Amino acid sequence: MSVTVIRVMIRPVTRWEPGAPARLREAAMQLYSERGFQQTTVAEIANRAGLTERTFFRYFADKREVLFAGSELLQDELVSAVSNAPAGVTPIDAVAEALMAAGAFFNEERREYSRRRQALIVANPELQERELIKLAALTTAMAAALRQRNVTEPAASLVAEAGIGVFRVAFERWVDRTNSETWPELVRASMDELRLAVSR
Amino acid sequence: MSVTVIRVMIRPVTRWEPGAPARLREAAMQLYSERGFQQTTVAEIANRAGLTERTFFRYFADKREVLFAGSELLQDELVSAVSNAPAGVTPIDAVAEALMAAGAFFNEERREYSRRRQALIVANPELQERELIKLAALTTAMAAALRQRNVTEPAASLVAEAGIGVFRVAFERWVDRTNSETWPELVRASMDELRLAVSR
DNA sequence: GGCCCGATGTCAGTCGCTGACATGAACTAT
DNA sequence: ATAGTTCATGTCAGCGACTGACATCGGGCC
Repeated sequence: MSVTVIRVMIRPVTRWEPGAPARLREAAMQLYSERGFQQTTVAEIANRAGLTERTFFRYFADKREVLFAGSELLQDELVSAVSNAPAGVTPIDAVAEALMAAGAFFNEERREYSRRRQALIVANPELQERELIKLAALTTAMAAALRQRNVTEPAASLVAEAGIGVFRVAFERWVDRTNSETWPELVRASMDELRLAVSR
Repeated sequence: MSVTVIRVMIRPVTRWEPGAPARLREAAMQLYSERGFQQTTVAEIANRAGLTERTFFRYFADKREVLFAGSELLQDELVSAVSNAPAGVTPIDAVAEALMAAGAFFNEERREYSRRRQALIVANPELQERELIKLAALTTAMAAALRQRNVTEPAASLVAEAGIGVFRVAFERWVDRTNSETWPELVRASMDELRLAVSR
């Protein structure tokens, strides 16, 4: 019944160069940093990637999204980490653990890329807006995950909010060149500082 | 030396109807809620206000900003409240007091307007982005005000962040029709809940 | 009465973004 | 092998957001 399909793939000469989204993203980052976000045209990005403007918009909803594609992955990771925390753990600890568990996204290989990307974002209000709404989505998702754990409102929202605040501070330090600490260390330190500051 | 200028202003028939920005804002809010933000054209807004598209863009930087003009006022208010807090007050308490002092912006007269505006924002991601960057600016400004009070980083940022989290939760409740508490009460309650949740 | 000022209008142009349709290599079935 | 199907890409036309340059014109000023 079942037929074993043997695909001879000697030089799989595809019709198009593969990795169109990745090429577009790299071209965009180059141009955004060379001449600025506003001064860069989508047509120019596509051109540098060897594609057309129309194709750009098939992969990315708009000119900003090219730097944010894939952010659902981090969100899923954080949400499932909160959901899978042991039963007795307090909400804030569950969030802290989830943040540290997301260390896979914040390893040394990605650090330089993150720096480039972050430099672009801080230099452009339009990109900041997009970043902020992604973080807001993250907050909402984490609050929902906490409610799933029978955390009531408004504690769920407040803890999620505080958790993302810790995330932001830790991330800011992580991309800071004068800082060499690892992601979990930075998360733990920031969380401790929040606790200290908020409790009287 | 000084001449007393007497201006006889019987029916100051100005060349143009006054209050162009206010008319544009009202027209925008009507249209955004009638047919949606994306479906509304700037030309339509201007037309309903008896003006042209070009004039709209003279008053507002873009189609979103029409709902956010004047937000610097709240920011100034919060910043100066933090700055003017008595010397011994802890950072988080200074922020809490500042939030309550901003009650002038959140009185009963403005409550209905705030509801209309908020309904538009929650219904449109593009407007949410703008709202978020305004709140981020608020956070940054409050962190700066705290540093002015010799609060060191990262405590200043974390406290500002937590404070804005409290602000958001309190505001959400304030525009909730099922809620009749006053602004200071809501701020106090939200702040207490944050303290409870974050301290173990 | 002539002059300047300031709010508005007019116009043309760029760019972000979209829908409809075309193309052509690769895969599938016959 | 041939024909049809699929899928990533290209082409094209068009709308709407936004901008710069210039025109208009009523009111205040000398």
